[in-house]
Amino acid sequence: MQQLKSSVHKTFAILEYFTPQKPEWGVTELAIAVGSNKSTVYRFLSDLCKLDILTKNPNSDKYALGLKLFELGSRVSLKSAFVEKTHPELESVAKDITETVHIAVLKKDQIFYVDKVESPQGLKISSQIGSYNPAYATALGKVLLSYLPENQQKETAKKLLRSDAVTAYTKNTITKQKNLLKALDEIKQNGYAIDREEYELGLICVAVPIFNQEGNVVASLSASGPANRFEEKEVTRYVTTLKKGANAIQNKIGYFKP
Amino acid sequence: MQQLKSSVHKTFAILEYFTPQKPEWGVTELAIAVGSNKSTVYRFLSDLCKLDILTKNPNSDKYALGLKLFELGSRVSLKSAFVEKTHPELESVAKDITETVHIAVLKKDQIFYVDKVESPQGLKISSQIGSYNPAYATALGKVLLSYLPENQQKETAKKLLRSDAVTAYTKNTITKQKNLLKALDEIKQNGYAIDREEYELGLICVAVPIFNQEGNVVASLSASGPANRFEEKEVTRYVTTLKKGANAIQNKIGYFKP
DNA sequence: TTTCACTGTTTTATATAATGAAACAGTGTT
DNA sequence: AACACTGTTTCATTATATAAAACAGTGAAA
Repeated sequence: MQQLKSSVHKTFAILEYFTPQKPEWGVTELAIAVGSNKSTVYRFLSDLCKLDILTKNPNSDKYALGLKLFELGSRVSLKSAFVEKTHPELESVAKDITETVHIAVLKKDQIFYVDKVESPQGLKISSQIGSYNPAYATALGKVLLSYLPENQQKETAKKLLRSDAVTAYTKNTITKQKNLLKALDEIKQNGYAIDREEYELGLICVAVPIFNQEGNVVASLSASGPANRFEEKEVTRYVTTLKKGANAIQNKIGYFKP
Repeated sequence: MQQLKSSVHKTFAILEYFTPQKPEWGVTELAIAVGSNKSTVYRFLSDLCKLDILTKNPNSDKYALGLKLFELGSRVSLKSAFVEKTHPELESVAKDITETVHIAVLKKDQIFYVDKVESPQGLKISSQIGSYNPAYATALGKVLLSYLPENQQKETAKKLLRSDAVTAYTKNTITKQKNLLKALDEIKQNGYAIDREEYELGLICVAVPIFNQEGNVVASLSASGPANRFEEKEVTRYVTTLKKGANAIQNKIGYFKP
């Protein structure tokens, strides 16, 4: 905390601690977590409460993210310019494929889930809108990477798979730079990507790119479901449906850039 | 700006200027709007950009709300604890009624739109999730008011309709305290509210309450559509469907408090 | 009850970061 | 080429953020 210079940084550093895993914090524990003084953190929390960015649970005296933040989040034009337009298409794709459908954008070397429509079936993928996943281990991410400008793609692939930061989520995860670049090449030729349990065992995912009117990839669209009911012969049908959806979305988003 | 003491307040005061109506701001114009120095505002915007709370449009050099804010907004437990659970119910109600369906909570004297599912029909209501509307002029709001504890209800009604702040949005808007209290009484007896073009000409809306497991109203559910296709004899069917939906939602949200 | 350990909150002198005027650096226009 | 308009950087001055300590309220254990 002390190394962060501006109050703006400090403010959002504090808000970052409020995650779905730990949505409630008391003053003392949060002060310890951020490595700052109790009264300093108290003032932040108290100020944020006045603005409804946080709310205080009157029973536990603990703080949680508040309505105002939800409101501000809803204002993000990504949402108004994107989700409002694209959501109906996701729904129609999900209805057709009867699996969970996601739309994601690339954010540095991760994919960011912008929206989803869940499978009507009981067994389905759990995911969180507004969260991140590694690009190299997901169909959504591989599609986005494969359509990057060549130099940028190599750079990202290098950065991704050079260091000690590579995680092999399953035995199928691509961990070698050479293999990734080869896979990306194939994806670009095929026009779609498959993730066969590369990120999570039992989870298969098919994804296609979404272009804007300038011809740049801006997002990707996927269907994902349990491996056991994911019929190999159905992949073609999935891709066709996804592409139809991606096409419809392209016509709606115009020159959108993520 | 100068009267706001803490940086936290200043930060969110600046973010408040980014609305759906004006989602992009340049440094200079925003500095004038907030009544502060150009370089001060620049530092705020620049800091917020580093955190992805804002993004800078490289073409126009203007700033807009960014992905990070969307992410934080998505974390608000209102959403994870509420929307994720209730959205499927809204969908099924919307499908049944074939009009736009909203769910809202009471926030002081205004209703706050938490989620919606749009009518599949071409002509439909435009609204913005995460925005506010007056409680006394909407079906959603009147339902929420009618189930408040009596003292709280009177207080709110007084505050609402005493001052010079009362707006008669249409000729049907309730503007007298006595009339409002009488209307709220009827609504509580009937179990639903109707807004016949009280907020917007041509717009009719039916709403029912949603209770939590403690028996308190926590939200309201509505169907709204153009007056010309809103058949009077259908209201009973709408109410039945809405109540069924509200009931399903109640069973999912447990002890949720807004 | 009394003590203890633990919360959240308020106060205060001190240190540190926020401020705004001015200069700078780009841009497109006349 | 001069102008008017952006966004950006600099820096001395000022005002706010900081952390230690005291305070207050809670619940559990001796």
